Amino acid sequence: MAKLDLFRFVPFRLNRLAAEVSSALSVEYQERYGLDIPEWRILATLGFRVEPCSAQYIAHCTRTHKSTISRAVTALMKRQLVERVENADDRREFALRMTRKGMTLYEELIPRLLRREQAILSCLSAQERKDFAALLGKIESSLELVQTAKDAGVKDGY
Amino acid sequence: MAKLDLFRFVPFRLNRLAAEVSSALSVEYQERYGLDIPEWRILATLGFRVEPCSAQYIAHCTRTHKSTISRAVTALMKRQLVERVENADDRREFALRMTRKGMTLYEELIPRLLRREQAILSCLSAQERKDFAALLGKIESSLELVQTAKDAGVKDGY
DNA sequence: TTAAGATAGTCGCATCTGCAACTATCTAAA
DNA sequence: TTTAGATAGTTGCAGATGCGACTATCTTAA
Repeated sequence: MAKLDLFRFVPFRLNRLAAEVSSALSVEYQERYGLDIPEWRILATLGFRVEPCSAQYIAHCTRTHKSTISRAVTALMKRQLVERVENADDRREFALRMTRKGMTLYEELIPRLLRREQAILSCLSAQERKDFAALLGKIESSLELVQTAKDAGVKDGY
Repeated sequence: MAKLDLFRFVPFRLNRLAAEVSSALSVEYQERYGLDIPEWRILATLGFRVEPCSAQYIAHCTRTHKSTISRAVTALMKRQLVERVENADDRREFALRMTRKGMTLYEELIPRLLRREQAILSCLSAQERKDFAALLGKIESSLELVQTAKDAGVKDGY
């Protein structure tokens, strides 16, 4: 009889690990700052990029559904952490950017999250972390999860 | 200004990868057999173990909320894929086991899922797969995700 | 110019799932 | 024995999220 050990099955292990890691991080963004994952992803994208970008861009590159991003943007605007400016060239879309208040929160949050990530990876040596990142990268590439400018629909001005 | 590149941030990468892998597998258990993830986890647990086990045991070792398991068990019983027998020693709990119909489905499904897993990992060499599994294992251990008989609340008879 | 199709974003709907309260049952200690 | 607390499982409720329809706008080609 064919059998499958769930605990050696990589898809299950990835799911479980991702859930556990998310849960560990949510202490920071959720409990401390009242952000959910989509909201945090938006801030992370806006904070890392120099130029403002559209909701669609964020949806593409974070692989989050556009309706989820839409709702998260609404929530972030309500809290005045993000603002959007009309795009004269294309009035369907808006350029999103963090407000000063959003940047302040971002600045506080980032080091906390990086510390959490380091804590989670502290069971690995420096070389093992590199290896792990490289292996993740290989799988991501083969699944076409690595974003390219083309995938993200980058246009002039973005 | 502190920055964080989402694409190099392991928690985000794990989330995205787990979602993508789950999505690839769901073609098999969802579209083909109408199972959702909690239902599939129950079958996987029952199929791998020799002895029947309780819903609580499955909830513990798959790290799935007991209410989710409860609903999934109800659905599986409705489809006659799983049955439960009363436990004379403790009338609060039931021993779950697959029906013959459930085993047939399991037998069909397992090879398909293993092929999918192999396809996803086919971008890695044999050694890289071993390394990846070992690194996952280290992180799991440090997060106490590795189930022990004690964690799972195993009693005599189980 | 006009019409067909693509795209950005919003929103209603359905589903999923975690939380917490609840029942029934078991355990342990007074 | 009685009683307080723990545990197995169920269910109502609420929040999150994917899907698809919808509006507004843009693009392309006849």
